[in-house]
Amino acid sequence: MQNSLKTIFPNFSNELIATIEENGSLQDFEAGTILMRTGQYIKNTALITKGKIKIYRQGEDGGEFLLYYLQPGQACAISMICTAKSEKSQIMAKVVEDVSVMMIPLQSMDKWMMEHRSWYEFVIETYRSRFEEVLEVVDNIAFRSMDERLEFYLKRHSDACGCSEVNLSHQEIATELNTSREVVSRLLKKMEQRGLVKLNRNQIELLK
Amino acid sequence: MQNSLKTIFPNFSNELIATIEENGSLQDFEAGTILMRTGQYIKNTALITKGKIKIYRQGEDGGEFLLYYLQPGQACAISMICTAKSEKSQIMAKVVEDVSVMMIPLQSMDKWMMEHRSWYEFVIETYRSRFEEVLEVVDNIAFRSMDERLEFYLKRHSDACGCSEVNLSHQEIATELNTSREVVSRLLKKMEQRGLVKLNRNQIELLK
DNA sequence: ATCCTTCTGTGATAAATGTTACTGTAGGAT
DNA sequence: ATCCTACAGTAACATTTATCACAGAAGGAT
Repeated sequence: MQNSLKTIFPNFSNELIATIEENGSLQDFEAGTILMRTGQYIKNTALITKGKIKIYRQGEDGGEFLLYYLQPGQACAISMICTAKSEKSQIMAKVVEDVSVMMIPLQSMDKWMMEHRSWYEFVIETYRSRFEEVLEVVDNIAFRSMDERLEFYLKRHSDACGCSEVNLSHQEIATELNTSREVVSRLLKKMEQRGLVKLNRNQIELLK
Repeated sequence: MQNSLKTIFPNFSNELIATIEENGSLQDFEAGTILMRTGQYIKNTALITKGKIKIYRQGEDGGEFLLYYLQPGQACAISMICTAKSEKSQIMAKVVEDVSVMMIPLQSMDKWMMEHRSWYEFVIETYRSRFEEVLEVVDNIAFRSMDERLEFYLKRHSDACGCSEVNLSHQEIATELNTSREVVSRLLKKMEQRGLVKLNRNQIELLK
């Protein structure tokens, strides 16, 4: 166990790893679980050690706009930020591939900042990288049209799963881009005609 | 001077205030100055003590999408984040009302995190509030149409300047919303018909 | 096989936004 | 006053995106 945490978070000092194992609790969640809801109070920070999580921003009308993925070796920046103030969550987190997460209680998260240099650096780096990802999201919706956003979405999905097949229905994709199923179907068809993808039922193969 | 810093940043400890005055340098910039460009390396963190700054995200095509305002008592989260890694700026900062900023060198910024609890808390709170503001921006462009976004833009402007007049041309507003001048003119005209604003040359009066 | 549900494709149409083109007006510079 | 430039209004049209309507195909359940 000690070995695996060290493998997933190679920059953590040995003392930090030991402290985490002492204070954190490793929990498993199945794909589909909602780990966090908009408006919920946050009591923990989660370090992902296995699986994948998607982070969404929810609209009042029930839209679920995809912000980014969380993968092993990463942590939820929002939970860190909110934890520090025990604030409400501004986002929704959904498990998309069975995960194991190390739950770190609020107080430890804050305490370690002063005690463990490698924890401090990890937290700062988490803030930075998540901030940049959200800025990239802003770029996409502010400057690009739906066809480019769809291509970006598919690319990000394949990067996240490390494969070239996207096993999602058009409806699911549409929801995460906050558009309609028909628009996604049409744009995908055009991409197929351009030779960028091959369309199957519940699956999109990326060809380039 | 000590008095005024303490007034603007009331949560800073007296020791921290003293340290800032020792290590920082107070600089003035006129309205219109570009304080930071996309792609520039960041060497300082800036604490705003007077005036106003607007933070933009730039598109490849030269668009300048408004993210948020910075006001006295606030600091540039991005510069803090990037500073910590001496990374390139992902944003552009423009002075919109003559500012005084306290420039904090890279090393100090990092060092104080361990030495001054009130600095640590300020930095964390800065991350949190800027992150939330960017998420609100995402909400606007992901879930809302241009008329709602325009209303939000005007409201935010008047909140920032503390007055009910927006002294900007339609073109300037269009640029910051990444749309065209005609669209802004049309939507403003509709708002005028609905009794929400009164339109003058280079000025929009908010009525409600 | 038959039924049923979900997923996909596509046309028709509507609405929102972007573009082009032109007009008039306000205010500064001379 | 006259000229010039930036700003604002608006019509006409193009493009993009959203919505409605419907048809057919895939795959699971019985």
